[in-house]
Amino acid sequence: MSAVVAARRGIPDASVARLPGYLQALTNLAERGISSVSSEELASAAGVSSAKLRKDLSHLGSYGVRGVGYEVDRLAYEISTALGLTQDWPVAIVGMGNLGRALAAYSGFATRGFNVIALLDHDDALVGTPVGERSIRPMGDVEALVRTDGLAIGVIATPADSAQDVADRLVKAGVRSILNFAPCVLDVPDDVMVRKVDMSTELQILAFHEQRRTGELDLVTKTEVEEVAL
Amino acid sequence: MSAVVAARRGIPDASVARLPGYLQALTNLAERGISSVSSEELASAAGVSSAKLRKDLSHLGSYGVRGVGYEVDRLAYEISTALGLTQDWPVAIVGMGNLGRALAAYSGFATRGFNVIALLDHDDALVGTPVGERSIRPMGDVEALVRTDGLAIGVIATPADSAQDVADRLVKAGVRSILNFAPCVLDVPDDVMVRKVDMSTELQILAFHEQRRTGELDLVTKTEVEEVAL
DNA sequence: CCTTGTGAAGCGATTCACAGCC
DNA sequence: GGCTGTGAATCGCTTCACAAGG
Repeated sequence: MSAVVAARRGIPDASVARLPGYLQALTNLAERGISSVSSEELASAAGVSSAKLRKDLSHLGSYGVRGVGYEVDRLAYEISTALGLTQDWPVAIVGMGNLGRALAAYSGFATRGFNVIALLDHDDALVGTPVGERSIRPMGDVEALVRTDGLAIGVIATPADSAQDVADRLVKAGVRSILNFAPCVLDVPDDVMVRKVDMSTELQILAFHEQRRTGELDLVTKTEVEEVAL
Repeated sequence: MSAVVAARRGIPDASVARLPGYLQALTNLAERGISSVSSEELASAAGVSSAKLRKDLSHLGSYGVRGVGYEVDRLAYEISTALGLTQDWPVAIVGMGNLGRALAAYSGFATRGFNVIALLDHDDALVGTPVGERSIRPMGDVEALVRTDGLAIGVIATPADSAQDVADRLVKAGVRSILNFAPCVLDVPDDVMVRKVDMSTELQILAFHEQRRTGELDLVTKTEVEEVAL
């Protein structure tokens, strides 16, 4: 019972962010016909420590068996439920440039609880252009998508300079969650959730570590000299 | 002087991850002709708190002026230096499906310190196919790219089931940093750095919050009832 | 005066280590 | 015997609040 309370009361953000990884690892195990897994094994498959995994799972409830481990199917179901993936979420992708088209073609959405219900573009010249099995629709359709299809999540794949306009439009229509691929900060009301994916940022973080690695010897020496000088 | 020591000794990971955002905000300001900025203004442009921004910048050194703020160009230069972006990093993209092609066409890399020197694919049938101004090269070229072009960063844009093979190949050739777009965990030696970008994960995190929002009223009630029952 | 730079306090996440349980 | 679930200890990041300084 207290597990249910814990389950509903704030799962820490850091845990939530790892749940999709556990789910993916469990799906892989299930496909390989494995029906039971220990925290050690699952943690290693998901690339985290077993203590972290157990702590994360403890926020969902108590679904393991001491001395044995976790039942793969059961745990996958519980994580899916916690993440709200028992339903399929309708998603619209806005911006049909290279990235938008790549996202539209990505098959991973469907298998992970999402349904791309519309491809939109701000540019009326593109409206009607076929992309895969769908065709591009105008931004004006977004209100109807929210109202009749329950659209709640929008993916912005436009250039940075139109991303804020698109976000404003989505928010005005009632979209509550946005995944932003444009390299810019979006200004939205507090009750709208935005997550950002930026490949340049990721590369720059890699560059930082790469640079530190190659410069390491020089810098250690230099630092030590300066420390002595203090 | 102590600032220089601080600058070279570990900048916290959380700070490093935000530096690209500051750099981008500074670039925007510079383009708009703004030459000086306060921590409050820059923080708001980058979507963080001013205290956090100042603390982050303090790890680089002391480049502001009390009572005034920061000089935009100077600060941008210092952050670029800290991130190791004074040089252009050669990057290879592996996997020329939809996503790989979209990444190959993305102009944001060049403007942010990266140079896509090669497009590779594991599938020999694709080798030679033109993509933009380049043409697809075989995986066998990777050793030469590392040796002669100083390739250090690889981007994996393959399906999940070939990502590990590609990673092994890159690592064997001497690539030290990998940006992984495939939805899987890569197993690499400790000295190879991997960062992962996964749109499904991001959507699932949004779904979690979206679901919590819609179920909120019911659940608060339910939780309170259960709490009383304890 | 105004804004930076920073010790100190506060907070959340990770890790430890073991009691609880099958 | 072995593995889970979890308090307690620890670590690191964020926030506060103010002294330092142009």
